[in-house]
Amino acid sequence: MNGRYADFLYQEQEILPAVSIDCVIFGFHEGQLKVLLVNFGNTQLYGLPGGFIKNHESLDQAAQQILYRRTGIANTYLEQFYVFGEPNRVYSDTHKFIMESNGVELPPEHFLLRRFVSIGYYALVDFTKIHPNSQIENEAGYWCDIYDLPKAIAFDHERIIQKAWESLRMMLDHKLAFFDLMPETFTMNELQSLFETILNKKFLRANFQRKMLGLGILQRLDKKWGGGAHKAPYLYKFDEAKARVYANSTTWEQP
Amino acid sequence: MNGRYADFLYQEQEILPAVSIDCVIFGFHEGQLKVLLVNFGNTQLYGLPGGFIKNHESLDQAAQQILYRRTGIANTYLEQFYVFGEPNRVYSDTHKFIMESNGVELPPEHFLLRRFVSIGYYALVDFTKIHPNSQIENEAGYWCDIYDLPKAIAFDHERIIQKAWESLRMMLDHKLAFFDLMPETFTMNELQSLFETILNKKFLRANFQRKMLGLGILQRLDKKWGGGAHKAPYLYKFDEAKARVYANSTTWEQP
DNA sequence: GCAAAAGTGTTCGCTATACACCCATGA
DNA sequence: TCATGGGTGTATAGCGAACACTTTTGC
Repeated sequence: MNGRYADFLYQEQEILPAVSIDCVIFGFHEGQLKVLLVNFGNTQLYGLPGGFIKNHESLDQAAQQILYRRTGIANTYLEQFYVFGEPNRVYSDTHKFIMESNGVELPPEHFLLRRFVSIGYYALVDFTKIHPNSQIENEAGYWCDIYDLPKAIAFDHERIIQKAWESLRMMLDHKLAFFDLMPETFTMNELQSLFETILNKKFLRANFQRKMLGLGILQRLDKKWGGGAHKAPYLYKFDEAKARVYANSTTWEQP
Repeated sequence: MNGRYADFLYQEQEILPAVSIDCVIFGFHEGQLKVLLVNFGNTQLYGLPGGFIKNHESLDQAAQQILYRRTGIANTYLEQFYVFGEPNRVYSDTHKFIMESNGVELPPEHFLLRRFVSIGYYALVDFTKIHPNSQIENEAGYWCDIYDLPKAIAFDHERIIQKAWESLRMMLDHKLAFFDLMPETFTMNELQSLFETILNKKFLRANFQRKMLGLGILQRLDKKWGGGAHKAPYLYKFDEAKARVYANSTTWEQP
């Protein structure tokens, strides 16, 4: 019997009933926008990393906990974006199947078989800092290209992902929080690729560069990059202090 | 003993536990952005109209129900904007006080005294179609100027209102749903006043007019207005068919 | 006629867009 | 030396901000 799943049998008293949290964890790697999915142990089903709210936790704290247990990351961009509460959005049959696949027999009136409301959070993490293949809590995590998600996604998690992506696009238009998706240093081309992938839209190299540099939050590093048969690009990093001003206050336009 | 309040004693089985809905109902009248508050019976406390989610209802349906019972309006703009879930956001003392003021003694373990998560919805309604002073369900409703809210607002409802306003401002920037706040016909000046009040920002008359007419969703009516010592303004109405295109699809910029 | 408010026209400047040109590098 | 990709310069168009001018009405 699988430890993580067996825990569900006992924790009803410690958590807020009928409410769960699902996290859409975004990362960016090699020109792809990725979402961290988990494979529910011993099944072919994929879904979002989620969890419950402990009695003493705020919603944000609970989401941070889920993120931390899953990725080891503590302080990154995390934002609530929507609540999903259709009466039949969580099929008790699916829950039953997942639990039974892990040797856990749910009592008929168990809270996992009742109706749930799920609060959606999305997180922006630095792909290079995460090790998704470690078997965290007996559920393997996989980075999936958002343009090529697996077919077998449980419950309404596919819809949650789409809504999270939509919220991410909106956010990109008037908040400047994309730096949490990038590694420490990066080329202008990589940054442009991030925007193009999220917004599914092409930009002109020259104008993108001017716009980004015009924001005044990028530091150009002297270091260059020995790579291909062409001019070496500069590396850039974010000027945290200046960037946070944008992140908190100002509205801006997409490039 | 007050009927509405007494109902709370019995309805625990019919509703989703630990989750409530609070509605921020916006209206616009005489240059003021208004919020519909209720006075909790026999107290000096004000708060948002709220309610619970019946077992068979979706979240949106539950919110529509609250709106309908409170205003008699069935199909208007209604949108979820945030979830409030601090562990101590609902003070059980306050609930106890409100109930006792209405002659209802809550049992010690009653669900109203436990922790709640509240889903915030905001609605845009046509002020002229609502009769707020009717004593709906024994709680009087009052339209309050959002720039001059009463001091005694219960729980975290003040914060919910501010967050709803913030969401409304955001929405105004890239969705075109403000027509639900306006009466059938209106002058350009009134429309400008709506924008200025919501965004707390002045616009130039000439440019505002051009921008609005440029959207192509306003029909100018021949009727004019006998009022003051000045040129009579045109009346306008929304071209619903064209407007809905904007409301659903396109991003636009504020004027 | 004058004040007040509505409607329309015009200029100025910014910036998004598109494209052109030069630079650095490895095959 | 040529192909490839990076960096910078420049011309154009469109739109928003600002302001000026005209129109209508009651006093």
